[in-house]
Amino acid sequence: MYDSLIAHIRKFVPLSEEEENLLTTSLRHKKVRKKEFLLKEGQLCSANHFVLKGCFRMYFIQENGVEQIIQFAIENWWITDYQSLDWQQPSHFYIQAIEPSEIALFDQSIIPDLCDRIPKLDRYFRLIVQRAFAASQQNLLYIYTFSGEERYHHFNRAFPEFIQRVPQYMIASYLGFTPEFVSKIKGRR
Amino acid sequence: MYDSLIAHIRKFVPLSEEEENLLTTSLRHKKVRKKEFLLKEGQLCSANHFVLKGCFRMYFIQENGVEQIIQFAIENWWITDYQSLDWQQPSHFYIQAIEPSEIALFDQSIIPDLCDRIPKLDRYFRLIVQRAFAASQQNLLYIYTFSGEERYHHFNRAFPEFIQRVPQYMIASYLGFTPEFVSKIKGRR
DNA sequence: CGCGACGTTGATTTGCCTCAACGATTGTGG
DNA sequence: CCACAATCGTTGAGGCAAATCAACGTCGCG
Repeated sequence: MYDSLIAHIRKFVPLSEEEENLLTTSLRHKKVRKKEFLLKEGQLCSANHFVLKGCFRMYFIQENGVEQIIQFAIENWWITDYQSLDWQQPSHFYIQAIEPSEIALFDQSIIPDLCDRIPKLDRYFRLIVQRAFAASQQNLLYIYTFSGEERYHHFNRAFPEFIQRVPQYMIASYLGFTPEFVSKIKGRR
Repeated sequence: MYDSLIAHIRKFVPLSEEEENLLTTSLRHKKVRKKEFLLKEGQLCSANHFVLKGCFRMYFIQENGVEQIIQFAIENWWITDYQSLDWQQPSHFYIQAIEPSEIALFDQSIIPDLCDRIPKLDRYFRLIVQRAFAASQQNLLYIYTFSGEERYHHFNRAFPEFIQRVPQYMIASYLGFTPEFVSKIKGRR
């Protein structure tokens, strides 16, 4: 059931049989319906989520009511609001399933204890978050360097599967512009 | 010499006397002159840097030649390019001292061994990077939600000391617009 | 079928950039 | 210590990328 997660962890750190067992018994498995939320604005985020199957988006709602997506997550990606998780603050974000999905759920309350018992887990999470942070820095580079049109083409080349799985207006939101503008880009040829 | 760093680590994880000693003997101390670089584009980033004293900026150079700052770091902040560090890729970024500064330097080559000997260090770095990532997500929220003018005023309120220490054109660069535009914002009243 | 969600297209507006010229301040060599 | 250059900030005119607003086409679904 958690094969893909175990395999993912083993790509970063070694894991004994006992550790694997301890891990899988500490996890929670969850089926998530399309449009169901893992987190809503104002709630405390209490878990780190690993996508076993399906697709999610993390977004917030701007003052003018427009949704702004800041992250997608598909199979083998982690998604959570670390700000809310670390500081126990109400979240600014929504995390919602775009497709029928399944996740493995690491409850925050068990993480310290679990990391004490499987010390390599701290390293695993450190490396995972470092990657996410590096990607975020790289993303900033794209935002500042390229025009909307260039960013759209780059996204298409880099993540062709998203174009298949995700409605166009969500791509627009993630890239920071309006659905109309995507239409116009596609119209130019 | 490393008091502020030790204190910073102890805010997140416990540290025994021996561990503290092992740590301080593994670190390197470095004075950095104003405008000196810790990292340049094309180089491999080989260390994680903790600011003991002074101020740094991390930036890249856009295709049109304009500098784009993506992070500042003052006392008690870590600064590095994790993308280059993790993947051993040439960096896209520059890290440069804005003031005469002093840093503690964690060489990447000793980090795995050091973390094996002081397991809590993995957790410390995990928490540090999580914070940085959360801040980066929050920053994205600001970029997408607010106009340049709003972002400038928010930055002023949130980080008044930077306005003192950092030239105005660097603030402009960090916020993603031109120095001229900052002038015009200040002119409106 | 008819309604709501999604995408397209065009006219108009706007936030910020570009370019250019000009003070003020800093720093540097003679 | 002054002269001069370089750096930094200000101001204005004009331009462009992308937003806004509005109308319409299309598809899937209760």
